[in-house]
Amino acid sequence: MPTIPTPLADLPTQYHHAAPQQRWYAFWEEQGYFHSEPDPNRKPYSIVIPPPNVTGALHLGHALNNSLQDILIRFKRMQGFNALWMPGTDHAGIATQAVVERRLLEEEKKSRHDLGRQKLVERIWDWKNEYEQRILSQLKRMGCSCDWQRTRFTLDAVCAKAVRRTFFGLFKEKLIYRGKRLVNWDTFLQTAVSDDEVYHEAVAGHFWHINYPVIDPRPGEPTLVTIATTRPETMLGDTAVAVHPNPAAALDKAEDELRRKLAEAADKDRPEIERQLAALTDRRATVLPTLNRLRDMARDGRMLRLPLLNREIPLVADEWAKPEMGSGCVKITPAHDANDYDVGRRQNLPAINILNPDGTLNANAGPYQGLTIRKARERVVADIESQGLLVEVEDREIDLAHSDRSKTPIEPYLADQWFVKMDHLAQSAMDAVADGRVKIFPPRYAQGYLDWLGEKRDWPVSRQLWWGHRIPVWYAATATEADLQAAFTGRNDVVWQRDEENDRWLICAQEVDLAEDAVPGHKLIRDDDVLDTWFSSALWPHSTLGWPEQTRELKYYYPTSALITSRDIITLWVARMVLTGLHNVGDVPFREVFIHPKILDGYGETMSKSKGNGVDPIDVMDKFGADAMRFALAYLTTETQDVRMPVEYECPHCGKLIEQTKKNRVLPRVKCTHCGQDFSTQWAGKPEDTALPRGAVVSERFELARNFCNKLWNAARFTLSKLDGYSAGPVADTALAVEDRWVLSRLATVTGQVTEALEGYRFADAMRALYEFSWDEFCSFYVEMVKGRLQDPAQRATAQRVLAHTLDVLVRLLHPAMPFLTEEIWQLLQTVAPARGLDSPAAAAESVMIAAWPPADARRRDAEIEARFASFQEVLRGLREIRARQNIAQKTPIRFAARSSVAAAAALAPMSPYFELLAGAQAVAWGPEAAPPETHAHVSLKGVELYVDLEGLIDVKAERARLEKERERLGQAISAKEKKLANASFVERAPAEVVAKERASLAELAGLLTTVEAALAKMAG
RNA sequence: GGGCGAUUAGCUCAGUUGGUUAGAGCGCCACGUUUACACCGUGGAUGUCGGGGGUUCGAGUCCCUCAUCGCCCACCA
Repeated sequence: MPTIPTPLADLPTQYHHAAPQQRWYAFWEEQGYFHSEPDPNRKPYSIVIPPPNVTGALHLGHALNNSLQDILIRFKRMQGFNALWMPGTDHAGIATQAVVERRLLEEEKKSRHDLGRQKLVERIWDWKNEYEQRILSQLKRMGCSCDWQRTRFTLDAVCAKAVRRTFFGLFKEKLIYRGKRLVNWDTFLQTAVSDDEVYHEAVAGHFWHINYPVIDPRPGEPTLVTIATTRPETMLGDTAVAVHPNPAAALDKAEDELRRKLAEAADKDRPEIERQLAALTDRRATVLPTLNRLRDMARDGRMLRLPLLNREIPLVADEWAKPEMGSGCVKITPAHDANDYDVGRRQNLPAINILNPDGTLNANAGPYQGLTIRKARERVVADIESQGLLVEVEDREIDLAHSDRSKTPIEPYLADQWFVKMDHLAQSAMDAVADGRVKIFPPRYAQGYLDWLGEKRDWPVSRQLWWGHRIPVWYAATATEADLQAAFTGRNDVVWQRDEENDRWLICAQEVDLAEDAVPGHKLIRDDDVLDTWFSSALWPHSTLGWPEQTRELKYYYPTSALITSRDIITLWVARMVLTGLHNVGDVPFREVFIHPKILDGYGETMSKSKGNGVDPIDVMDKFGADAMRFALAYLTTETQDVRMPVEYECPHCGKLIEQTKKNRVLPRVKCTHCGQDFSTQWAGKPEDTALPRGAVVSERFELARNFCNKLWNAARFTLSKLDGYSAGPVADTALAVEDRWVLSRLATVTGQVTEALEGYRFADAMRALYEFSWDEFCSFYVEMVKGRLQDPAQRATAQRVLAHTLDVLVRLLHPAMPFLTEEIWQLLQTVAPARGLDSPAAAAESVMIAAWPPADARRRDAEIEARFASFQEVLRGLREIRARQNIAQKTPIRFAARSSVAAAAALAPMSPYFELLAGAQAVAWGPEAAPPETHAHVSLKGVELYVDLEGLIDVKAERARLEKERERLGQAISAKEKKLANASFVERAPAEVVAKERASLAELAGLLTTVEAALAKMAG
């Protein structure tokens, strides 16, 4: 047990977060509180962490994600569940390799090929070790109660076994296959990337119109066919030119579409549409006859001569050619364009690949072989022009696909890839959400999940990378099936399939790698590729629990209870976990999915490394503390709003804040606008920059939570200081003072609210309830009111017990969100009040982390006392308001009369001592007969007319100003209500009680106006 | 092009099933060191609830529409 500061009297007036954070995290770990073992006698609650990528350190988005998970885990643990939070990291294949390769290039001017596969992978492991360490320590700093003994990595032996088993199973069932597909090729990283790793960016480009000659044109036929392209170099791979099979009909259709748009269009859009319509009409005269001729020629099987390479290519009729676009004819390059690829399949055209993996042109490009795409484009255009075949060049903005990882343009590229057949797998995952076995919160996110899976597009899983799970397939080019049968006889861990296209066998091994000579007399060659990173992530919920072994963990914790993640990976990750879970384990991976908001910067943009607007949670925790960060993030987690977080640099020299702008957020060093000195940022890389002191990135949005921590700290400090001579003992209901009954009632209500909110993933609601109760009720009222009784020997013991108990419960409610502060308070409380409770006090748990979650004690709920307090608080506010507007000093006692119903007076009169305690105000009269003092200030409250005696105190001017304002306000309210009540339809149609309420309200307002006017008249007189 | 979400005080955001005079924190103004807390206390000012239309006795809340912003999906020779 760590030592805590003594004596209590020396506790600082401000909460210092650093020491408790260190002290208690170590304590929890030593006590083994984070560790969970299967226990059939207890109910499990489990969460697997979305494994952070080892590409870099965590940012605020991760902090949010993990804060929420820790809140749930701690909450459930306190509720008595056997809670497991499974931690780990993701190898993040392409992302990590790209980072390491980029650094290699920058620092050593080497490519991965200079290093070789093994060396590069070693480098990446080094990187991984460094960043995994950093990530895990960030999580620990945050207070995450992960079961570190179970930490996994998607590339470790346990996960690898699951990957191999899954691949083997899918291969055996023929759900995984090898095929030629047009993929998004990253020529820089030399790998295929998935659609999800591609982004589009508009770049300036051109639209070239080029003539292809017709071979042996007949009289009257066009001798040239014009095509238009944004990528002239790809003509080297053309295998046809297409024209629409029915150009006239296609034009009609296009025109109908335009007219429909015109009818719906806003005025400002009309001219453009009308212009397009005119152009279309024009086309019927100019282009249509030609297109019709070309269509006929296509049907005749006529050929064109592909310029530059002089290859004969057919003219084909295909609907892909849009008569309303370009020249109406389109070149077809099946190997380098997704649409052309489809046309090629429909028209039985060959696909000619003209690219090498590195983006240079290959032998199929003839004289252009060896050129880069860019160079080839220039040469092709120049050559076309010199042959007189270039018709026109237009400037055009092109939406070009880029690789997310290398930021270089993507080339559509025909390559052999491995695919997972999604048909049944996708359907099973759709069913699981549709029938509620997996519930998604908020529910609207289910739609995107279902839509995406509904397309059932096969999943390309191979990546031409070195960092990842290598595909467990060996090629046998020379062996016969008989050879394989002979070699693998009696083994059920090896299966094979025929690859007809390449004339070889594909051999998949379940667990053990195959040796080169595993088939005697033949050489086996292993597939070079690795699997898509999401392949291993998809197995995460069951692979981390030991699948394929039927471990105790798998049986006990699976399906896990909840998955907490952000919306951008619902399809990439969540959907795939569901389908692999169902396929491998036979059950869903988790019962509930909570999708949390995204953290945006001050410009409303998502935080990302590439934009430079990421915030390191360590900066935030250094400045505000882990508890404040966690509480703030949870407080901001509402159901629909993303979290907008304007950030500032904190100058390490002068401590002032400098707004982070789009400009300065990517700089390695920034000059302070206040003191003029430079400081470094997260982008600092060069020695001269890193030598500078670092400017932390912070946001004032954490101040609310930091202040809240401090408020709680001081409430605890106060409580501790008043617990001298505390003794535990049962407190009878009859011994409770009004404020005790009130605070216990409120506490019970809030406990219920917080519990319900957390169960429903309504984090912001839970945090708000706690914030408001702690600050506005516990601190502002209960603590203030109990002060008197703590001085009174007769009442002190009870007051202490209730106070200690209330703090105890509050601290437990706050613990999931603020683990460190609550533990610090808990342990301090242990030193003076080790046994707590009202009905049957008992020794408190040795740590708040393992204390029981408080029950929402219905017996303590007391509507009468809560109503009385509401009224009391209102009168108090009235008294303070009069004090403020009359400029009466705090220490000057005042006297007041309160005119109200007998019932209201009966409720309020017993509160008299508290008016003296909290407002320095003495009540002189209560009830219907209470008379206003001769000179007074007045305020009207709900059901109470409050008169403060101003004998010798009055500030006439202030009072008159205030009364005049009040008169105006009342006048407006009254006339609005009179109008409403004069409205016959309101009186007839609205429910009688609503009308009655309005009438009563009007009467009351009229009464108030009379009083105000009387007071004014008196003053005038 | 299809879908989802947002638009409420200077800023960042709450606002239950439609029902008196729309809230919080920060910031702002005034007062205050009242014995836990100035990271505090007390009081105050600040709103065409994005625009327009509709349903309703009654709309921040429901419907339609427009605008702006963000995100997802598809497509762009």
